[in-house]
Amino acid sequence: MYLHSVIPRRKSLRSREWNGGETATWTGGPTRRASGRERVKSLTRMSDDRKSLEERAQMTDIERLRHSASHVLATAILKIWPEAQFAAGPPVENGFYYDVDLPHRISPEDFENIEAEMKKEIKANHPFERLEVSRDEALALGKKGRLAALDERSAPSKYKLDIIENIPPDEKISLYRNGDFIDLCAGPHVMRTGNIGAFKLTTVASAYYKGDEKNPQLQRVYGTAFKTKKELDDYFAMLEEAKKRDHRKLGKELELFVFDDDVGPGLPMFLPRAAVIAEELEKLAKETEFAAGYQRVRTPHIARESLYKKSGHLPYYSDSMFPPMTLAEDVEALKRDALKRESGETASTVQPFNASTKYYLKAMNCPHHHKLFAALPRSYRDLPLRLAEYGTCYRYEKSGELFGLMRVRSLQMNDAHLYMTPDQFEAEFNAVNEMYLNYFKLFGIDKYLMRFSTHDPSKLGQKFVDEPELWKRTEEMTRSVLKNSGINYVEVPNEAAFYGPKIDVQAWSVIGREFSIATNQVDFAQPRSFDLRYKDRDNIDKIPICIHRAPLGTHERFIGFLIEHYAGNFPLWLSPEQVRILTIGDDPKLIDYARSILRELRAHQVRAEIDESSDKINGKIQRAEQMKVHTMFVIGKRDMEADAVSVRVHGKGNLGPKLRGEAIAEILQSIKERRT
RNA sequence: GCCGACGUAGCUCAGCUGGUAGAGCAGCGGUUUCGUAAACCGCAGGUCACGGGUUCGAAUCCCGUCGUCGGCUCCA
Repeated sequence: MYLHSVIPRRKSLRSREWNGGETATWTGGPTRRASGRERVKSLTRMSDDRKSLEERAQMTDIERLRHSASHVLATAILKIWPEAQFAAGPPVENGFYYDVDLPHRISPEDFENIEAEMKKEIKANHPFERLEVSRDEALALGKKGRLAALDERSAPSKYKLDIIENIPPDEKISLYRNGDFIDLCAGPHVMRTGNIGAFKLTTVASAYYKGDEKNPQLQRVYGTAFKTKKELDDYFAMLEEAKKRDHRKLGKELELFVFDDDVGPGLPMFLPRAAVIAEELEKLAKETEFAAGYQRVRTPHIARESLYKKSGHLPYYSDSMFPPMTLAEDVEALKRDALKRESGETASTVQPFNASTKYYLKAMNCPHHHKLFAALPRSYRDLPLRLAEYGTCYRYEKSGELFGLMRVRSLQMNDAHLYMTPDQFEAEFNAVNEMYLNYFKLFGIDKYLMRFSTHDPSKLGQKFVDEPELWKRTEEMTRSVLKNSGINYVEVPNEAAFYGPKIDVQAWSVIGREFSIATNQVDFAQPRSFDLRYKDRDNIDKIPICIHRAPLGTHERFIGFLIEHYAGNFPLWLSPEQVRILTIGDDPKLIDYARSILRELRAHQVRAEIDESSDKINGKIQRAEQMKVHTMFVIGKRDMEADAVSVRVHGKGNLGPKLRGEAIAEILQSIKERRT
């Protein structure tokens, strides 16, 4: 149920690693938009509190070059705006940035000027000189405004001073100088500014100092740099390619989904071509879950406030829920109730506890499912009980967080809640993990990261339910299940759900945004707050453990992900339009033949269309190819006479004629097997 | 939510420093009868996101709102 969570970048690794010393945020270490594999590597190091200077010195050549480019960027900005104050300027996965505090709002129009200054600095080929100084010397320079500056200034280098404060006392402090520019910096750098081969400024955005909302917003100027012009050009060409796979672009081109202002931001509507994909995914989930002993349930989209009070969601998450609606008749009932109480009459039938006038759109399905668990007396013989629903939820994601289909406000989840005894936990938890892995295999997803999120004991009672013992026990239980099953995972502290530890599976969109596509969560808190019980063998009422899981995430996000994963070239079983019949000419007999094939395909539930337009065959093929129709049956007189079709497959071209029966049989077989 | 950029026909985009909108594709109507990635002709289509303001005159300048995008922050 949490799959809508996207890993908070700020917390994801860097700031945690550099906690206590932003000085050298840029040195070595994981980079912001690391690819999946790189991230796996870097996340495994998350437990390290801080890097040693030696570790920082292990910056790769390209990071060194980009870090140097960020100094050159700062140099250039100072040439134009000497009063600029700088914070941090690290290399990141695809380039570098420098955070600058400046009254002038830097816009892309300024890039040309800044780049011109940068080129001058590179042409001057100044050496990068390292200088170790005492803390006092560094502070003195900072106070004179001489850090991240070309000269002494009236205003102190405030961010640099703050950074010095955070350098551990036993650590050496170093400065780097290129030309007139001196910066507080742990390095390392390339030898000379001239070693920066090719660079380009890309964008400017804002960022809070040290990533903290309470700190001032700085302007973050992004750029990228490479050893050679060719590498730079290749990089931009690669970006263009990635843009072509962007699900928002393909979603439009392939007529998959739309957003509409009158419907609202973050509320996608699925056109038939995407609805079909959603239905195929549901079919898959239902088959899989049926075989795994799940039972399907259905619950409403809204519930009274009391439900979310009971579940404990409200205090933690009301900000992320749509505001409640009030029903006039409930208000009236409450008023009548109050009047009767005052006048000493018997209270109305409205129970005080449930007498809420507010209704919420549900942001999660678990409370409804817990109510279904509680609806019947449960025995240990009923467990594990697995309640599944493609539940529709609404979450009020902040406007700036919306992102195509990946981050939306209405979502349909492949949700289920599993209730079990402690003895059953390991097997159930493992089975859920197995389910993901099987799905990933089916879709050919191999770039993902399993994250095991645990709680931070210092936040018990705030971010996490105050049950220290239960936290400890379930986390140990989960960790041991993970270890025993040999699944690769990384542990991330302080990111658990409020009710228990969780695993989520992280993936990346083509443009590098990270998000969870699946989740598996332990819940020991809600069964208590809902007073869920089962009668055990020993005739004692016990509280079940609950697992929340959503291996296919939400339709919205999973389909968004699949669009990019397949670049719109869906396998036949998922393909919005599986077969298009293209006739050569419009001879009535030929049309009849083509239509009979269409009828046969549809009778077998194949999503088939026919193009009878007056376009030439090349035109019809072009249109079908552009829509990425999986298979084309090209039919002319020759085919008709041989009771055949000419098969053309998107991405494979013309496969030649096949007997009609054979061609259809192959299609059916491929769909049945969900071939990739 | 915050900072910045952007918002012209269904789609992709043009429209210089203000003089009441234009192309290609898609759509529709014809003609064409074509064997593996675009046949030809014509027609229609826009309160230039919305609301104010400046101006004789605003798609163009200013302000606000909404939305999208890029970041930041957040995310059950």
